Formats: sequence, C-alpha cells, structure tokens
Amino acid sequence: MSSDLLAGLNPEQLRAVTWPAKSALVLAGAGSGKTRVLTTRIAWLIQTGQISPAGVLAVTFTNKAAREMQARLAAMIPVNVKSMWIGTFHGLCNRLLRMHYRDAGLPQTFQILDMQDQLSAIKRLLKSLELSDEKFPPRSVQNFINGNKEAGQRASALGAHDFYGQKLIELYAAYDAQCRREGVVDFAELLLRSYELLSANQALCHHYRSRFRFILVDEFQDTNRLQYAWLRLLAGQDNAVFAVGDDDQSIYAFRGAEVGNMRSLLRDYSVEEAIRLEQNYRSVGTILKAANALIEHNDGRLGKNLWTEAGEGEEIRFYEASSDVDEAEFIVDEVRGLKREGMNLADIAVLYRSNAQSRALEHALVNAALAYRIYGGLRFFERQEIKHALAYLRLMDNPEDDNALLRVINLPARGIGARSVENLLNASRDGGTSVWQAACSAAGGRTAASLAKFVLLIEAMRERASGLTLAETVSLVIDDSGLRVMYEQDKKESEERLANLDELISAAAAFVPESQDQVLVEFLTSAALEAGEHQAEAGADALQLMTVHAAKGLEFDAVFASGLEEGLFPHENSMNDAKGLEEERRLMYVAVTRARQRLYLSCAQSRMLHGQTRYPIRSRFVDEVPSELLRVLSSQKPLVRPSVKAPWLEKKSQQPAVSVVDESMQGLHIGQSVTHAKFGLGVVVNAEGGAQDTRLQINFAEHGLKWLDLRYAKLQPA
DNA sequence: TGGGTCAGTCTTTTT
DNA sequence: GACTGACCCA
Repeated sequence: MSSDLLAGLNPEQLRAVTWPAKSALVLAGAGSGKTRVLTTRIAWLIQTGQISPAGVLAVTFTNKAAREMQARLAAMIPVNVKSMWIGTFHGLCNRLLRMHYRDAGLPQTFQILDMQDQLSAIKRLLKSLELSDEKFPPRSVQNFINGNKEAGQRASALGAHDFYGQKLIELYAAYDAQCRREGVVDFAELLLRSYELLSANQALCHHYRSRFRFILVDEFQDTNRLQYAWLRLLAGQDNAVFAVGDDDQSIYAFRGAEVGNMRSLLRDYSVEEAIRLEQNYRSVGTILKAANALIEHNDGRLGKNLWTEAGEGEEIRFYEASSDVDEAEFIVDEVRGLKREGMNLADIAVLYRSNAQSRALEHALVNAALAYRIYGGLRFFERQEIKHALAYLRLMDNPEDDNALLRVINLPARGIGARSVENLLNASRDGGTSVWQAACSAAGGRTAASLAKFVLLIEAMRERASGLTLAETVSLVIDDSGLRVMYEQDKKESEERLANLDELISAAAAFVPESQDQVLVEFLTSAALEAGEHQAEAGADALQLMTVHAAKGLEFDAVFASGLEEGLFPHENSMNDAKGLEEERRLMYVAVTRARQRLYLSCAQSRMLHGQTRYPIRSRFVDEVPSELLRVLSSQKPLVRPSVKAPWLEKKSQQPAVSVVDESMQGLHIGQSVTHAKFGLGVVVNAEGGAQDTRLQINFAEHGLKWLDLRYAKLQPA
C-alpha cells in the first residue's frame, strides 16, 4: 500500500522519501517538490511502521506551513495528526515550556512579547535605569539582546572590552530580570529557555530523545545557531535529522539565520552527501535559466542547477519606468492584459523589496479599480486597538504584566496622566514591586481616586469574566474597558478600528484551544506567535502584493519583480559588503523562482522614498540575467538611459537645482546617465552653484553618491 | 491632566 | 510619510 504514497515521485524524491533511518540533508531547489517530499516521508515512516505519529517531530518555518503539512498528512494517511509535533521552532518551544513550565522556571501562564512589546519593555527599562536612549538606542539594545539569545548566550556568559559593551551586558541582564519579574518571555527566549530546560534536565531530555526518533526540518537554511543547537540536543547520538533546505534561498541572515548550518549538518551527522532535488516542476525554462545565471554570481554555494521538462516558455519582460508612478501604471496595465487573457488575479503577484513600495502600486490599483490584497505592513494582532484589547486581557490574567498595564492604564483617558504614571513607576522601582502592586497601594491614598477606579475596573472585569466563553470575555473587555466608547467618539479611523475589535471577538469565537483550562492564555499566545504571518492565504480573486520575503514558498502564474534599483534591491544597507549583497541576490533568486509562466522585471528612474525623490540606477541583478532571455518593453525607453528632459524636473522647483542656469550644465540635466573616467556609470541626481561653479551630485553605480565640480569632472553623457 | 501641534527621526526583510 | 517625543495651553 505504500506504493500509493510513492507513486509519481522522481528518483531523487523517492530516494529522499525512503531514506533509511539516518540523518540526511536534502538540497531542494525552488519548485522541486520539497513539501511533498517532506510530508510523504512522514507518511511513509508511519505507514512502514518505523514511527508512531506521536514520534514525529517536524519543524516548519511558518505556522501556516505547519497547518498545511498537517492537512496534507491527514489526507494521505488515516492518523490523528494532532498527536504529531508539527510546528515552528517557536511554536514547539512554547509547547514544551507550557508543559514543563515549573522546570523551566516560568509561571504557568507566561505571556509572549512580540517585537513591539519587547521594544517598549526595553524603553521602559532604559528609563527606569535613567539611561538616555541616545547613548543606548532601544533598537540596538534589542538587537544586542536578541542576537545574543539567538547565539545561545546569556548575559552572564558575555564579556566586554569597553565600558559601553559592559553596559549593554548589564542591560541585557536587567532586561531578563524584568521579564522574569513580569512573567513574560520574548521570541528568542522561547528558544533559549527550552534549550536550557532540556540541557539542564537529563531525564526530560532523554524522554524526548527516545520519543522523537525522527526529526524533520523544513527551510533548514534559515535556522539559526540556537535552533541548530536545539536540534542537536534533541537528536542526541541516535536520532535521525532529516533536513530539507536550499542554501540559495537563505534570506534570513539578518535575523540570525546561518546557512552554515547546512554544512555543519553534513559534518556533525556524518552525512556523506546531500540529496539534490533539481528537477523543477514550477517554472518554464527561461525563468529557470535566469535564476541559475543570477545565482551563479554567488560564491560558496553548495551547488545546484534547476532544470525542467517543461518548455522554454516566454521571454522575461523588462521595463524601465520613468518613475515609480509610471512603473505602477505599467504593472497595472500588464495585469489587466493578463486578466483579459484569462489569468486569475490571485495567480499574479507583485513583489517588492520593502513594504513602503506598495504605496505607489496601491494607488494605481485603486485608480484602475483592480482587486488586490496586500500582505505585510501592519498585521492584525499588531494594530493598536487590538493590542490595547489584548493588553486588558493579559492584565486580567496576570496583573504583574507591567507592559500590558502601562499600555492601558490611561486608555481611554481616565485621569491617570504622565505624572501619576511616573510616580507609580518610581514607587514600583523603589519598592521592588510590579506597577500593579504600586497602583494598588497608591489607590489607598487620598489623591488616587482614579487609580482606585482603574484597579477596581480590572478586578471587576476579571470577576465578571469567570465562567464566560472566550468570545464573551473579549467582548466584555472591549465594552467595560471603555475602548469601544473611546473609538466610537474618536472620528479618525474609528470605523475600521471598531470593525477590527469586532473581528477580534470573531477570532476569539473561532479559536480552537488545545485544552479547556487555559483558553485565554492559549489565545494570547497564538496572537503573539501567529500575529499574522505575512503569508498569503487563499481568498477572493485579487492581485497579490507582498515583499519578496513574504513570497517565499509561494508560486504564481505571473510575477512582477518591481523596484529593481540599486539601493533598493539590492538594498543600500546590504549592498556594501559581500555577504549582504549575496543575501540580496538570493532574495532576487527567490523572487524570480516564484513565477510559473511569466516574469516581469521592472525598475524606475525616479522614486519617492522616505518622502523625497531619488534617482536610482537599474539594479545589477537585471544585468545578471542573460540579455537573450530578456525582452525589453517600451520602445522609447531603451536599456540605455534616455537623455530626454526628465518629467520630474518640474517638481523640483524648490530645489537648489533650479538656481543653475541651463547653459552652465553643459547640456547635462538631472536624471541623465553619465559616465566618469574613474567612477564609471552614474546618474545626475542634483545640482548646485552658479554658472561658474556648477557642482553636480551623481549617483554612481559602483561608488555611490558624489558631488563633482563640473569644471573638472570629465563627464560624458551615457 | 489631556489634547493639540510641531519638529525631528528613521525607515529592509520577520518567526 | 509615519511615528515619536517634546512642548504648550486650557
């Protein structure tokens, strides 16, 4: 009967699926059927009696992927998929910590801080320690803490060479102490804490080791050091780690992912050779050729070449727009055309490097009345009204949660202003208590009628909520806290916010808890862990807009890779070191390999960014695609930059550029491509000075922005 | 205390 | 452009 399962697999897939009970590394190219391999292997292991469902530990990259894997398995074999441990690292660690909260030294109902919460916790800490956030930017403190946690390092294990470093370490320790006091745990802490739980607790570790004989990991290229260590710990000497990944699609180094884990796995688990899945079932030939050519430019790859039995397909279309607006309009036109040809909007994606780029697209789409869906930006559980409501819920569950308390203590305004809060914070710091306790004692005092009311409000809500369902509780909180009235009175955006609050009640009604006794905690946990993954879900027929990161693992009939400009894609923060640039290129590789049939590449000669206009030049990634694969669209805009008068010049009327008389520019103008003997190709982006001393600012492809004196710089129109 | 305005800042990607 | 923090005034 296992032949059913294995039917239709190609030889490499079959080899991977039926790999014996030892560790393996599967190098799975984009569109090579890796999800199928992974799920089929689990099904095969169960069907051949090598493991029971409860012995399965599978790690996915997103919660959505975990759900999909469960659904697929349920369709493949008749087992209770609930008994399997399938989830993200964070989800699995959360599960572990909830089950063994005592051993882990956590309160039973510990709450999870998302990045926002963590940041505000850090800001609060800095304030209480009277450290200026100029010297210690909360963001970098956050990075420091998370970076170290992801490397498995506690503050106590760190050493510093200088005063500043020492201070950071102290902050890290103080932050952890604060979290402990408040009963909260950040993302990285979930992992680190469960790692420590297992390594400190032999019996527990053994228990899980003997349970999970087979450990399967998807998107292995995006695991970080701590996750790798966690896997090693669980695998011990005897268990088999079956890791599936693609080093060419490693795009999360910025948050600690180590592609090197792939090589480490080969070494640490004595895997002789990786299994390569190179046959692609997704894209046509030209797209694969482009992807292969592009990724060739990276060094140190494990090596892999995608091929297909499908035909060559169409050429890749390239369009260089005059502006971001023009680019958006071009995309809209093409999407309309595709729709006329019968393509579903939902099978078309517009990808971009950063979320901010969606604005121009959105604008054009609204004008064109095309249905679209944007993934990214603010997620549901990150919206302020939702976070406010959740904060009340958290507070009811655990009043020691200072983060939650401070968020809503004066929201809606109830006469507890900045001054009172300050006093509370001081009292809590001096007394070594939570802010809640400080509020309780201060509420007894004479001046604190509003504080007393707040304390009573929370307690009353807690009492009234007992015995209610989750949805009823959420509804009660929204009403009794005054949030609903507050938004009803507030005209700005109130409709949407109220709708979101109602949506929260619906989400609570639809929530399926694992157990009956911790429903609220589970709900809050899932809100934090799944805050809204930026992954597309099937829905109405609408054009899909998302970042390239969010598109990982997805595929579309047609893909627009937009904003292919130096400084944007590759992003300026990453393009100056080799590693950063290679990650950008992998990102581009991911973008390209999302497309099944048709791929568009586009860039713009001018773009509004951060509220000002920039004149970027075409991304090097466009040039890394072999030109014979490209079809350049728009005849009046050849690959070489045109030297027509740029339309955006009019907009620059307040800019210094205007003070320059035309003659002084020797026939050059802003937006024009030029070459310089030393700096190479660039674009004139600004000008200043008078007729005698004109200086031009030029954005060079290789050397970035430079001011050059027109009298000396020998510039040639390109 | 609370609401308003304004200037200044920082913008890559996210489990 | 969006969000923050600072400042001012009722």
